[in-house]
Amino acid sequence: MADGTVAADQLRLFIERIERLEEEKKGIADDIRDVYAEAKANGYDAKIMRMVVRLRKMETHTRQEQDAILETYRSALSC
Amino acid sequence: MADGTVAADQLRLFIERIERLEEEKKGIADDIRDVYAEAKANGYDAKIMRMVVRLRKMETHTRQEQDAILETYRSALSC
Amino acid sequence: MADGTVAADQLRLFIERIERLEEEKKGIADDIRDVYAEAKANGYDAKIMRMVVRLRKMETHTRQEQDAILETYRSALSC
Amino acid sequence: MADGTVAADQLRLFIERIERLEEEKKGIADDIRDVYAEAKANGYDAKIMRMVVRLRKMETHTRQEQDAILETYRSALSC
DNA sequence: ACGTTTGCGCTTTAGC
DNA sequence: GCTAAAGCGCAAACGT
Repeated sequence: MADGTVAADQLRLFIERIERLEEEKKGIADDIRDVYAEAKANGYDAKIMRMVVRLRKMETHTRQEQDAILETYRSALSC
Repeated sequence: MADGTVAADQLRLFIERIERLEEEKKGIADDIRDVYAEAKANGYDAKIMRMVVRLRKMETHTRQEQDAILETYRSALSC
Repeated sequence: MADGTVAADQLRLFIERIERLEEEKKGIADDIRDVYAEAKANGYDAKIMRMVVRLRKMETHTRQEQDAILETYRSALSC
Repeated sequence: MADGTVAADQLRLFIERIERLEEEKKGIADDIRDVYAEAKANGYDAKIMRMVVRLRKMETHTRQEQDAILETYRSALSC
């Protein structure tokens, strides 16, 4: 088998792996949509829920940044 | 247990399910990045690969759109 | 005239230019709606027409994407 | 010339009018982008400007709704 | 006329 | 840091 064919097969394999993963990602996104829909059916406001999720994510990031800063100080001070 | 608490618990559960799913989604996105990196390490051009993936997706959409038009015609003509 | 006022006037001018352009954009969108309505009044199915317009746009994009890939290859191969 | 051909031509004409208008619309959208870019080059924050534009639009809508309500009352009261 | 569903524009994020 | 693409929210369009 020629190198060109091997290379083409390898590239094809990479592309297929990516496409498979993107399908999975889309599946998860659909699941998220379903949860929002279910929550809405139970009387909750999806828009507000999205705000809550976003806010909590920001707080997590903020917390992680604070931890990183603290860690940097600790490193610098060797304590 | 009061209704307010039940409701709060239910909302909390929805939020946590969403956050869990978003973590999974992010994990998949990271996996995709890894595949591109691996392909690049094997000598492939990530830019071209992304274009190929996008092109194949567009062709899929085009095909789906053609099918949808055909189906709409069939529906309109009741055949 | 103070700098603050100048700056405020300049910002106000930018905002007004944008708002004027957005009005124009909305006007065009309304025109498009009118054409669909007129076509419908002449017995055409607006839904199918929208699909056709979308399909043609997708095909244009596909073509552009193919050209971009070719160009990227050429660039990579310096030919 | 057969009716089928006339109809096809008429449909084609509608489609082309729509596509022409959509191009114009895209042109305006590009102009808006340019204004934001120009404002940014003059030291203004595009993100904040977008918020301002959105806010003013909401206020306009609110005002229009109030006017509509007033008009409804006037109609009802014949004054 | 209303509710549902899809398409479109904007925002944000990721690559270069 | 900037440009471009992907994801999300909203609003208009379709069907009932």
